[in-house]
Amino acid sequence: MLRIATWNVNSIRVREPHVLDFLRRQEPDVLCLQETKVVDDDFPTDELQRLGYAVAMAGQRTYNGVAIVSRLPFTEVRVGLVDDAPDAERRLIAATVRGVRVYSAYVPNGKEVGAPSFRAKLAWLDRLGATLDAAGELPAVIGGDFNIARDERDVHDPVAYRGQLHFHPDEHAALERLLGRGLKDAFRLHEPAAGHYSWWDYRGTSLARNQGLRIDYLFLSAPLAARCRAARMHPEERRRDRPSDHVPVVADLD
DNA sequence: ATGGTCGAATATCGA
Repeated sequence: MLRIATWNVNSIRVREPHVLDFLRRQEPDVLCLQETKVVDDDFPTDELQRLGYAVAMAGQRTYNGVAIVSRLPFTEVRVGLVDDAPDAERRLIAATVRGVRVYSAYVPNGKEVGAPSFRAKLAWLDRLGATLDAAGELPAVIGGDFNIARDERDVHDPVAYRGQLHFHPDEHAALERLLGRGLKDAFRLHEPAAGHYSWWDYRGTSLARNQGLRIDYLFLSAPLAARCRAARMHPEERRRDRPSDHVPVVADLD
């Protein structure tokens, strides 16, 4: 059994107790984190280590920052996209765990449809694809905040959302280009129903009205998809004190 | 069309 999870924690310093509780309760072997928002020297590792987890991290001041937390040994840690500049935003880290290439990805938000950062978001997904291609044939898991809701089931109001940021045809095309490599959406292997979200805006009544988006995913390459026995999200995390605006996604592999 | 709330950093910006 390999239990893998992903979670955009929106500051690991604020969310450290939530992450520790989650690890104690769910005991994932591997947890991909996004938006850690700390430089590596400030990453709080002590309590994680006490629970038996080590951390591979690619931190950054104020924004971004990704990490892989693992209680299994890992090797070949690599930071960034294959063509990233040395000072690129810290949005991707990879490590090999038990023969599986694990990626923690924080896809750019895109800010506004048509803006330069929107085009950079689309390009980032294509560059992630090139990064996967360059890594070779290992079974792969890409966990992360993709900032895209895949289909009508993944937004509370698809008519209103169509063409908006997070639900735009160009974003859908870019995501499907990435997944065309045979990657499967772990959650959708087990749950076909609409209305399961991974993110709710902090503002207004979105949580109370369950007006969220499913934008966080675990994508599995074909050999791992065949081993996926369960997948779920943990919406209860969104109702805790001082929650992240995202909740964890978990998959169990044989 | 705007604002609503967080986090980092301490005025605003990003989400």
